[in-house]
Amino acid sequence: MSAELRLNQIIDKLKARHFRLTPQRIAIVKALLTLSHPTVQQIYTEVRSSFPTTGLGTVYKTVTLLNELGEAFELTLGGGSSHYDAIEPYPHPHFICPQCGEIVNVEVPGLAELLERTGSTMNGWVITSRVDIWATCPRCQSAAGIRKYPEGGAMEQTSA
Amino acid sequence: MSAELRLNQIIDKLKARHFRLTPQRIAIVKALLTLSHPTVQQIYTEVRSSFPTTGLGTVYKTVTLLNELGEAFELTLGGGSSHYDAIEPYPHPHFICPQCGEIVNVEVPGLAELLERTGSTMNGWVITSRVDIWATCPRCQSAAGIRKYPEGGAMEQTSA
DNA sequence: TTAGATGCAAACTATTTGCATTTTC
DNA sequence: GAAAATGCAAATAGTTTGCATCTAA
Repeated sequence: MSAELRLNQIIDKLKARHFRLTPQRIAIVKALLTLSHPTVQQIYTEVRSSFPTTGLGTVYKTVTLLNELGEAFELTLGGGSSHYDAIEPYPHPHFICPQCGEIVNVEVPGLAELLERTGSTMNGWVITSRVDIWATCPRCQSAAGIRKYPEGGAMEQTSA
Repeated sequence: MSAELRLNQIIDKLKARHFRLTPQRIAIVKALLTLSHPTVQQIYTEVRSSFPTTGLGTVYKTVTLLNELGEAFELTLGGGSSHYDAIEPYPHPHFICPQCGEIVNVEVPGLAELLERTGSTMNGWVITSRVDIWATCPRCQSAAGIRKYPEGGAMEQTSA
């Protein structure tokens, strides 16, 4: 899914629902699509380069609106602010490098079935789920040279 | 792992590290082990039934200490406060019922391998991960009678 | 023209910090 | 007795809300 296509999709949805296409709003959507999994602060900083009077509250309101419209997915990582994904605005697994902070969407083949099976075992009606993996990315591996998190740490208990 | 055993393990660790065994601290550990995945507020309320002058800051400090000692695992669910698990103080999958708020630890057979395989595919050094499933629990299913979240909602996009 | 959006400031929630007083070891 | 913990209050951070002013439709 490309950023340009998503921009049009989101604009169409806003139009269809009779929300106004203000310059700030469009700039916020573009920032959401340009930056990778940005926080509200990051969007705010970006938007202010084009619209210096934009308020932080406006960014919060717009991001919340897009989230309610199903056009921006909120990713809560704990410790600080939420991140948003407007390119793939639905739950999906992430790879997160704690060294550089990079967040990447990943495919985990077979995961959906595994979770659905677990849901059945528990006799639950599955609504949604989240799967996130923290890992030192290749770039940070070479930068570090040595392993920051030696064996025997949290790693071995990665999952039950 | 039983609560009584964990209580002794935690007390032993505190002793070994020369942290003091104050009555408040022990009450906080007991509350952590008695309540299921409690928040700091819930621990605070519980502890104040025995020690009415206990401060919220003390609960925060103790829970943070236990977390740093690896004796309490922090679960960040977004929207509000962190939950803590001192019985299984390491990452593991959860079942969360959004209706009643119940949080249960679950086993997902084969998950560790799946995540490790994904880590290799990404050439990452896996540090930790989280897997959580939101599902209407059996009790709330019967209470509701009908499905709160019809097919075609967020459910179908449970994972990539 | 007018309902809706912006921008600014105040309010709120969860959490952290500082410090005088109290308590464990 | 000394180092550490408590309890209280003030500070912080992220986010939400209220409202007068402005603007897209």
